[in-house]
Amino acid sequence: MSEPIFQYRHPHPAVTVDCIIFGFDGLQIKVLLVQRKSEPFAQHWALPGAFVQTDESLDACATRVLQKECSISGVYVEQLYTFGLPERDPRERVISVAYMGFVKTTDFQLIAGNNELQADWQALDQLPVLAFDHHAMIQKALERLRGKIRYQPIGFELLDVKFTIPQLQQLYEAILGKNLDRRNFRKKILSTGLLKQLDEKQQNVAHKAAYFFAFDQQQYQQLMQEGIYLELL
Amino acid sequence: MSEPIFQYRHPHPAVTVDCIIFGFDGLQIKVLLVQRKSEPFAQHWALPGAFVQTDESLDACATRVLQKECSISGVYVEQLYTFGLPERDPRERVISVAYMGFVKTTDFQLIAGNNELQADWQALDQLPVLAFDHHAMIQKALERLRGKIRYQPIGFELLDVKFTIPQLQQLYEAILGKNLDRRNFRKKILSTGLLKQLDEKQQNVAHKAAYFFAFDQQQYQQLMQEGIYLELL
DNA sequence: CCAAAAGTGTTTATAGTACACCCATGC
DNA sequence: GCATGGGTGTACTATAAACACTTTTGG
Repeated sequence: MSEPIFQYRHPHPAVTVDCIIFGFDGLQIKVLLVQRKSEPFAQHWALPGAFVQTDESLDACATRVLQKECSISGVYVEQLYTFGLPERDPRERVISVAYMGFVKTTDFQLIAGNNELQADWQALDQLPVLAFDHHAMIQKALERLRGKIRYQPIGFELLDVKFTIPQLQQLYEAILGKNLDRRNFRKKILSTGLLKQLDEKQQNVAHKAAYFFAFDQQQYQQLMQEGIYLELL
Repeated sequence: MSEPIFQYRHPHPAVTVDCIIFGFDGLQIKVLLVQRKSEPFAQHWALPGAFVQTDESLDACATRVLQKECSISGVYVEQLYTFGLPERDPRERVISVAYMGFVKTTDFQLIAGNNELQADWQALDQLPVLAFDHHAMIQKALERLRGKIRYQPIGFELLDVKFTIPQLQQLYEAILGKNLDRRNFRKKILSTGLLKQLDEKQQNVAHKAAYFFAFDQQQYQQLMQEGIYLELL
C-alpha cells in the first residue's frame, strides 16, 4: 500500500492540538506530560498532542488526544490559545491550538499510547526541558489559571469529590503562589454556598480532624443560570 | 504559468486569520466589515480575513489583513479564539484564528482591497447576514470585550486622543449595555490616575462645556510594570 | 503532655452605592 | 430665561483585611 498524497493549490500548514492538563496531588500542582517516542524531540517530554483530523472539531481532537495518549476521558477542556510562530516545529509549518483542563490525578490511571514512551504527572517547578514551545504553552496556561480561579470554581475539579477546606486552601495557595488567611478563606469560600459539609471527618491525622466538604454541583448550575458573577477570592 | 501544487502525506486544513475590529463613533460601537467580491459568500459582508502565509506568524497575518483589506495600520490586536468546526467553510476544512482590536473610527480612512467590494463600519445592533461563522466570532469578541473593559483601559484606544469624561462614560455604557452613575463613574475613572485633564473645553455645545482629558500612557506603562491589577469598574 | 493543624469572631479600613443641587452654554 | 447636559460631595452599606485563642488528635 503506497502512501496517499494530498494536494492543494496553496501551501497549507499542519494543525495540531496540544493539551495542558493540570492535576493536584494535595500538595503541588502538576501537569500531564508524555515522553515522545519519535522525532523530532524523541525521548523529550512534551504535552500530549496530535494533528487535527479532517472531520474532527478542535474540541474533539483534544478529547481524542487525551484518550489515546494518556487514557484519560470525560475531562472538561477549554481552548487556551493558538501558537503559530513559523519556526515552532522543525519539520514544517505547524500551528498548534492549545487546550487546557483540570483533573484529580487520582481519578485516572495514566497509560501511554503507542507513540509515547510514557505518560506522567510532573511538578510545575521542576519541569524537564520540553519539546517545541511547550514550555511557553504551560506558562500561558498558568496565567489563565491564575486569572480564572478568582471567579470560577476550578478548584473543585482538581480535588477529590470530598475534601477539607484546608486542602482547598492549599490548592488555591499552590495556584496563586501565595499564602492566604485561614479564617478569611473559609469565610469567603463558604459564603458562595457552593460547599456542603459532610458528616465525615479526616481520620488518622495527628491533629484535630477536619470535616469533609463536597462541591454542590446543583447549586453551581443554578447560580450560573441566574448569571451571578461569583468572586471566589 | 501553470498553478503550483503543494503536496503533503496527510490532509492539511487551510488556516485563516479573521479580525474583529471595534470602533466607536461617539454613540455606538461599530465593527469593521468588508463586502466580499468572490465566492463563497460573494456580495456578503464578512470580517476582514485571509489565509495565513507560510512564513508569517498569526499576529503578522492579522496586521497584513487589516492593511490590505481596509488600509488600516498600526493597530494593536490580540488573539481571541480559534474557530475550527469542520463545516464552517463550504470549500474545504478551514480553521480560523480570530483576532480582535480597537480603534478610533476617525483615525483611518477605509480603503477596500482588491478582493473586497467595500469596507465599512457597521453598528453592532443592526448587522447584516454575515459570511461563514463570522457572527459567532463577533459574539465571542463582544463577550471578551465586556470582560476586558473592567480591568484594562481599552476605552482609551477607542476614543480620540482627547475626550470628555461623559464621552468615555457613553463608551462604557455602550459596551456594557447598561447605564452608569455619572458621579461614581467619574470618581472611579479618575482614581486610576490614568487621565490627565487638559485646559481645553468642548465648544459650541448648548450646555456647560466639558473639559477634555487625555490618557496618560506613561502612567499606564508604569502601573503595568508594577504589576498593579487595576479595576476600572 | 506535647506538637500540629482545625476551627472560630471581632474590629478596622476600604470600596461601592445611592442620591440632589448648582453651573455654564446656546438658542 | 429656559433647556440641556456638566460638574461636585456626602452618608450609608457592604466587603476586605488583619488578627489570637481554643480544640482535637496521635504519638
